[in-house]
This record gives sequence, structure tokens and C-alpha cells, in this order.
Amino acid sequence: MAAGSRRGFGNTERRKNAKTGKTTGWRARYRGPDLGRYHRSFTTKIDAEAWLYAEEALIARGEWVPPDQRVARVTVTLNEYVGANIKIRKLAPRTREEYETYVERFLTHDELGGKSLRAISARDITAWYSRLQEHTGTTMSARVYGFVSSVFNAAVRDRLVDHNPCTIRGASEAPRRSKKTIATPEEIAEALLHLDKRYRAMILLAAWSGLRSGEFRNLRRRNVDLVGRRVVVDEQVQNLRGQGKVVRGVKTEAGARIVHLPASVIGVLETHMSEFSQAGPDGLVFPSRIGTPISQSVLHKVWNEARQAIGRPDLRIHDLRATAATQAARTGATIAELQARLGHTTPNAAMKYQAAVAARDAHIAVALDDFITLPVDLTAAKKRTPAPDARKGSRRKATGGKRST
DNA sequence: AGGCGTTGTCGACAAACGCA
DNA sequence: TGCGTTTGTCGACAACGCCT
Repeated sequence: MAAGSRRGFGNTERRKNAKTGKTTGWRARYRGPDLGRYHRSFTTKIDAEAWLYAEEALIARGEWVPPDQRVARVTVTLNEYVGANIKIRKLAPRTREEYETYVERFLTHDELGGKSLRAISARDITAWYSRLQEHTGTTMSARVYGFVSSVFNAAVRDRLVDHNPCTIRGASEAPRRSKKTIATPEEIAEALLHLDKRYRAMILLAAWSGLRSGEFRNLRRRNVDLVGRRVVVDEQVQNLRGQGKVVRGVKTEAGARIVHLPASVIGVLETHMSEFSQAGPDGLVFPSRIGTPISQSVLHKVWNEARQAIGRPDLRIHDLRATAATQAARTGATIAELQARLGHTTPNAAMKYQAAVAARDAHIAVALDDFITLPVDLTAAKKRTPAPDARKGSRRKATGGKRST
């Protein structure tokens, strides 16, 4: 017994060569729930003890069966599991695409991907993560790490591994260098002058409605209510690899919404529509020259020139959304009203007041007119082609925006 | 009840590419 | 050759769930 040791469960024993007296390995033994004796040999004591712990855990969980009756565990590689896992998960097309590129770039060609799921240790992950950081930026590293971690979490749920080896603290947290900025109404007005006429109404709309780029690029004639001075946002366009532009419902249910617009914006929009928009209810309000929804890259090129021209190269398209939010806030809109206008989902009680909030949006739009600055030629264009109804009465009056349904 | 990490999703930008 | 598309890469926001 000198060479062995007792534990709470089973025991380990050193094995040595009878002639030389040298240690040849370790053996672990225990008595199973069926009172049978079970043993296994290992090269190190640590491994022997680890096995005992594992067996003990099986018994504690009621999952123990005699070793010779256990089904051989199929070894699944990380690559195999990830592939299957992505297929099963419910993901938005864009996300699926994103994840597939993660796998392609950072797993299939990496030694980690070929390893058996169960064989991957925290150390393996750490090594892989530092490789990751060498090949890509901090944000991407964090995103990919977070993704792999989520895959392992799924593997844990699938009982393929006991724990998630992704244990690097904070590694999935992407550092943010927030460069949030907004434009002034004057800057917007100036930017319009540097845009092709085709794009002016679109940018104006973006800056005062807060629509997402995917939303206004896909706006259809039927979504525009000139009389009610509002647009209905229920779809957006996305660029997907291999599929070109794809139209789908908005991001969230609460994202389907009605956004009221200031009268002056509606005026510009109306003029624009008569000149550029496609015919019919499904006609694009802002078609490209060849009649497709304006693509992200085109929008970027166009906007880039304008923002350079006004000396605001830092102003991104998405910042127009923040601009719109800020202006709406100036009218005295509440948080709930702003969220509704921007299409944020509101998990709180605000939804109880949905009707009231929607009604308020019209008032916000009316109030916004006080803040708008427009280039002279756009103002003139607005007056040349007055909208029959929307122009009646003072737009300052709170009753101006909301009309019938 | 708010902070915080995780997970899902979309936008921004730029270079390569394709077509009339 | 100009204009728009496709693709790759990275950045950022938002929802969610957990923890305190």
C-alpha cells in the first residue's frame, strides 16, 4: 500500500517494474454502484485522479454505466460542430453570413478547427486568440472570440463538452472608440447643395426622420403619405453576399413604424417624387439611375463628397440618424417618443402608451419645422409645387400633422 | 433596478469587379 | 470610362440575460 493513496472515492496506486523498481505508471481503481471493480492505467498520477473524479461525477449525476457498456464517444472536431451549429441556429441572413466568414477565416485554416471538441483546452483557446489578434483588429478578434465562445456554450448544452474552454476575461468585449457626432441644420442644408439633385431629398429625409439607411433606400411610393405628411417604414434592404440586394422586414417588430415629417421636408419630397421616383405603389422613392435601390457603396460615395465639401469628413450617414434624434429631442419629445420615432424596441411600459406616443409624433414633426434650414433653391421648389392638402393652415399649429388615418 | 457581459445584427468604408 | 455592384473587413449599436 505504500505506493498507493486513498481518496474519498477509489484510489490510485503507483505501478513499478518488479526488477528495476522504476515507476511505470499509475493505476486508478474504484468500486462502481454495481459493486463491480473498475480500474484503468495512466502515465501520471494527475490523470489517474482526474479519471476518478470524472467517474465519481458520473455516479453523482446518475449517468454512470459500466465502462465496457459505454458507447464510444464520437469525436467531433470544432470545425464539424461549428458548421452544424450554424445551420441549426436561428440567425438573420446577415448574421449567418457574418459567422460563416468568421469560420472560413479563423477556424477552417487554423489548427484549432481540426481539433476534437473535447480536446480543446483553455490553453488552446488562449493560443488561438493571440494568433487571432495577430491577424486582425481588436474588434474582429473580440467578435470572433465571442462567436466561438457561444459555439462552445452550445456544445455544453449539447453535452458534447463539460465546460466552455473560452475563459479569457473580457475577450469578447469589443473596445469602442465612440466617435458619435451630429450635424447642425445649417450643415445639412449646406450639404444638400453639394449633392446631385437626385439625392437631396433622400439626405434631407434621413436627417429629419432618423430612418436607417437600409430603410430609406428601400422606401416605396406606397410608404409615403404626402397628405398625412408621414412615411410608413416596414421594410429595409440589405446587401447579402451572392444574393445582391435583399428586401426584408425591419429589424424588430417595433421597428415597423410611422414617422411624421415636417411640412417643409414633405414639400421637398413631393417635388423629388414627381421628378425621380418610380411609378406605382411599389416604385422606389429614391431609385438609382438604373432603377435599383441605391446601394450602400453608392450612397457612401455620394455622401462622402458632400461631407468633404462642407468640411465635416467625420459625419457618417448613420450620424444623420442621431441628428434627427437630437432635433426631435429639441421639440421636447420624451424618451419613449424618441424611441418610437427611431424604431427602437421599448421593453418597458412605454408600449402601453403607444397610441398616445404615435399621436405625439405628428406634433414633433410640426415643431421640427421651426428648426429646419433649407437651401434657397429647395425652398423655391417646394413653393412651386404645393401639395394640395398638406399645405393648408399654419404648420405651426399642433393640429397640422395628424390627420385621419 | 441598474450594471455588465454575451450574442445578434446592421452600417461604414474601400477595393475589386463588371457592364454599357 | 463612368457608374453601379460585389465582396471583404472592421466598427458600432441593440437586445437579452444574468448578476448583484
